[in-house]
Amino acid sequence: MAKNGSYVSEAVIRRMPKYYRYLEDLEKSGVERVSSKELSQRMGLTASQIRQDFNCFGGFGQQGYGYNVSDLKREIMKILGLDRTYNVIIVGAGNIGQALANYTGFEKEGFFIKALFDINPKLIGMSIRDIMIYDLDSLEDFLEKNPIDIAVISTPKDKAQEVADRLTANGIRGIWNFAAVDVAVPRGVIAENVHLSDSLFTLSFRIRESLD
Amino acid sequence: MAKNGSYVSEAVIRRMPKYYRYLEDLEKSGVERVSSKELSQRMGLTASQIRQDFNCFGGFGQQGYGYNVSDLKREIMKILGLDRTYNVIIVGAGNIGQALANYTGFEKEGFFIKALFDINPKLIGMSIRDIMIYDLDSLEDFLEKNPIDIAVISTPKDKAQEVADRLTANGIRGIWNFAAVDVAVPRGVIAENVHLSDSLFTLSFRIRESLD
DNA sequence: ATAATTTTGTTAAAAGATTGTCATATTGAG
DNA sequence: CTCAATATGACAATCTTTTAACAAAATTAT
Repeated sequence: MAKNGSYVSEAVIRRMPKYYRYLEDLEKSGVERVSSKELSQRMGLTASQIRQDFNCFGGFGQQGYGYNVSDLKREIMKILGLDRTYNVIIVGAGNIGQALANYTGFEKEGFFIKALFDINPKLIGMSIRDIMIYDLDSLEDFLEKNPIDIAVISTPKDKAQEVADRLTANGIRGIWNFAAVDVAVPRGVIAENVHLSDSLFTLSFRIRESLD
Repeated sequence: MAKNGSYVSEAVIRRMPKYYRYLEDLEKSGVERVSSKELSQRMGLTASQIRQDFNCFGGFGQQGYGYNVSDLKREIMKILGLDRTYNVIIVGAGNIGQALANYTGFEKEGFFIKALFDINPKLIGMSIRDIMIYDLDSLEDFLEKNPIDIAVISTPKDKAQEVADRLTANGIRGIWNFAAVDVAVPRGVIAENVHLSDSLFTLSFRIRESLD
């Protein structure tokens, strides 16, 4: 996907979902074309950076015209891997696990939650939006019988690594981790750590900073 | 707090909560001292970067010895503004709002949730862990009578900016935003945008990338 | 008590990211 | 059809961040 198989920096990748958000808004508002200048004003970036970013993946624009919103959005979806669907399971049916299962927004982007797992007998057998909560003991069995692409870890932090190990040992190649530890995964497996509290602490840092 | 009032870069700030996490783990394991080298191996950073980071805020270490874990942790807590408490409200008592209200972990760090607000009549009057859900109409009234430091926005995205405006108009200086838009705030107000889906899309980008 | 080892804080160098500039292509107005 | 305006893609310059190197200080071992 990258322009000539060359390396694309972390910073650029992290901006791609943001471009996607803004382009989706533009498309919904019926805007057909957009220049890097206009997009830069909306997004609070420089026009130069936007052009540079898109050019990491190939030239999607046209001189004198700008970028076609729908085309560009489609390209970014391809880049982000949003041109396919993903089967997802959630391990840990506590607060976050349940909230994610209840949220219907990810389905629109192609992420389908197929099951939840927990060790709490009170939760096992229940379902959320018709998604069953299974005993964590049956995790390996389930993974063998169902093609799952992504696993969410929303367990307490002291169980997260153990769960990650079981997931990767059974073929999971993508982990979205909400536990407050960085999980280690073998080469070839992708782990995205969320760390909500890091974000809260950054906020409190800035509040503190703004006071002196 | 910064070494001599000088600017500390975004990149350094974003690493601080991570240091805090690792230092807390070390302290809990009874480790008394740690060198930048050992910490670097645990955290997957370079020792040089760790020393450089800490020196943005003043020298907390000692040559030949390293860093005292408890002292360093305490310093980082001060830097992050975790040496005080914060009163928090949550606007939007849907999936994420409820999950955050149910989660007890933030209290340990000094963040106390005082109220939730929603427009759904079925939710208004209920409570979560003894935290009342109020009518959003009473937001201004509540903010006048209670000293609130931080507001969480967990509304649908089309309501987020309007809520942010009402919050900042009534004295809120810190916003933790979970809605899928970047909220704009006036100077002097800090907004931390979470964007869970950005994180999920980064994961799908990497999965896609790993396939070719 | 002394020497070898450890390890910081600092400075310098290297690497990486962002911004500015400009030639060139396209559009749109007259 | 021609000309001015627009806007990209590429490259160069600047700025930021990370890594490396090292002198100085403290610790540890003998």
